[in-house]
Amino acid sequence: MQRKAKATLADVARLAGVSTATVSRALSRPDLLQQDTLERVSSAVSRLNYMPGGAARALASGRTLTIGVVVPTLDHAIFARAIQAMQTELAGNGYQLLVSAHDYSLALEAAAVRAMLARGVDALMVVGTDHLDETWSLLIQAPVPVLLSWSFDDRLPSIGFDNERAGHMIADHLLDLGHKRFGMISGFTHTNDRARMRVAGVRAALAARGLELGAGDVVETGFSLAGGRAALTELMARAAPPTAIIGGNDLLAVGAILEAHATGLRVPQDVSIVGIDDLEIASHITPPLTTVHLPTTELGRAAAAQLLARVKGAEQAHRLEMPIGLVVRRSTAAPQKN
Amino acid sequence: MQRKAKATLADVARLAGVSTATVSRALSRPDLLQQDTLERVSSAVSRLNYMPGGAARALASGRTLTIGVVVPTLDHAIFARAIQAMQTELAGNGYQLLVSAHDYSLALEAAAVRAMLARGVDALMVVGTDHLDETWSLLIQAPVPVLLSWSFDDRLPSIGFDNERAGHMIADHLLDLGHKRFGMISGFTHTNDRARMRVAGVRAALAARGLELGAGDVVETGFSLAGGRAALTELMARAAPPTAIIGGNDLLAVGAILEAHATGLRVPQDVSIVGIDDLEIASHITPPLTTVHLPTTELGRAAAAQLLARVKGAEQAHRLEMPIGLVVRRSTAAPQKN
DNA sequence: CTGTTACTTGCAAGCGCTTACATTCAGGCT
DNA sequence: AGCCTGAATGTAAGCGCTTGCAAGTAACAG
Repeated sequence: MQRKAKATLADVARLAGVSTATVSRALSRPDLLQQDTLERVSSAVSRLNYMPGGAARALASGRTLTIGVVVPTLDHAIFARAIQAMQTELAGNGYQLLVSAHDYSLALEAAAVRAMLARGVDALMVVGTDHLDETWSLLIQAPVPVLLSWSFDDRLPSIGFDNERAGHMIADHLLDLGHKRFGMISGFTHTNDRARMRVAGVRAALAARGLELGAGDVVETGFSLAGGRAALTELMARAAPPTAIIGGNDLLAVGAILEAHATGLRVPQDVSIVGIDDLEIASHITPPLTTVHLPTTELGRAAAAQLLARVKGAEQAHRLEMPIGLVVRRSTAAPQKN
Repeated sequence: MQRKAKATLADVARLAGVSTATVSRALSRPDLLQQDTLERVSSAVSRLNYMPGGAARALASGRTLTIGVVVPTLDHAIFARAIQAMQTELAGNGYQLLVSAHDYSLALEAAAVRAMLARGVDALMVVGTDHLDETWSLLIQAPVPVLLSWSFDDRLPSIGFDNERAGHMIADHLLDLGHKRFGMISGFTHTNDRARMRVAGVRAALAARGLELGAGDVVETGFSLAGGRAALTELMARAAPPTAIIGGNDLLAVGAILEAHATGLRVPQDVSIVGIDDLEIASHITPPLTTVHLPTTELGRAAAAQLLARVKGAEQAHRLEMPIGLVVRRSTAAPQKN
């Protein structure tokens, strides 16, 4: 690692025998220059191995060509995938992605948002509606476009899924099958409106048919296969065990299926299990998991496109809802008569 | 989104009745100031809702408080996890993480590295040893510390795993069990030295016992459960099917197990299956997967610590190898006599 | 009472680049 | 021939912050 003194615009200008302004233009608006001038500059640039300094550029132009995203965690396929899609979309437009994860800590999230805004991003995306007041005011007063994702909130332009409907949809499927006793395994709902909305959706669907999802019928657990497994055990240990179990997300549902395998419970004969997300594994596990498909890659791509448009000043829909749909596979069946 | 004119250092200085230098110090070296001056500044800061501008700060100080990481993809638990760990470690030290993924395209990787260096990062981390010459020279001449991860290369400080040994280790386990006919499912090795080294390790282990892993015995496939499933089918369709299948990584191995379930093959009675990585699912699937544990979270944390240290000018080990270890679970057994 | 020392704070010179505005020059027109 | 126009460059004023150095001040020793 030999740290050379970096060449500056002025060095290039001197070598090429032009002004710094010309070099600057050669780099950002090459169409404005005459062919041979451009060539002289280019050769000077490569001879000096010149690389423009982002800081100076940002300071002078007011743009950083960087877009920030604050997510709960990267260690979760749906966020990872959406971010991967954003990244691809942005890179194609000359933008970089600045990512920050806070592991579901609202305080860390506030710090991350503050850091991004301070560090300078041309636009910012956050996930969900659960934020500290401090975060909300930073977001609302931000000097750059801000996009809320995964959920919706009138205070900010949003792009997301109707999580409540997802819950409603999957519960309806089970109800249609004839199930009456339900158990739900949810991620922690405390600082996670997506999880909360899904539970609410399930609850609403049951209520519409005169059934109740009691507080005791939903067990909240950490986002992991192990959590799903433990929750299944807990739910099935009840006096009147549920005939259908709704995983707030696929990972939890898969964990439940795995536990069922391990304990000899048959799915769906003994218990139907469903999830929400439609991760890759949902279609590969035995039995394939009935779930609700969320187009996360598309969400990422659309979010990036929208952010890019807003940065350029284009008006965009204040609310963009991505389509979701039930995917019936083989982890669900009518409850056994007994 | 009301874009106010941002307050500047000078505004704060004026309101607080001090010089800009003092305000600057109040923000970065508060210990240098007198108590009441500090308070006056702080109150002015909050009254104006002042937020320092990263660009100007970076330009003037030469530091961006940002560290860049270029990975193949985020959509893979091991990278996601390592990055999550780095992020946590860095945030605790006031640094931000700039992440870029190139989806295994060396050209995009070069562009990402260039963009990061241009945008300005205080240090940079890349994955693996397979890079374009252009990328290598950018890396080697970078004006900031660069760290190579997951693998090792003398040209750059490295922190990683001995992937060859991982392959050797898992093959030895199978050999010790008495297996003689092997099949391997690997990710694409073309631009992925980790995958290549693992195959090489397996090959070396077999060779040491007089066995050969022919080119035809390893099928390369995309990184997905579906890829693992298809590969298993392909391998088992051979005239003399292998008694042991080595997944170049856990995802592929899990895919293979899933396919075995789906087609009625018993694991490990009919075929032993192993992986490398030790993802969460490895221990939860039935049967639990025998694999090689790679401490990716620790890798991320250690990488972040090392990067931080180098940024501060501290000398660090040129090569840091993270410990790996065989985890024997129940997807392996002695081959059936036949 | 004065010279030191140790703190605080202010001054002002940049950091490397962008960009509004000015300048120059070659044609094209009248 | 004189004027206008537009293209190609140059001039130079910052962008908002950090920081080496200077200046001012209070406490303290001699």
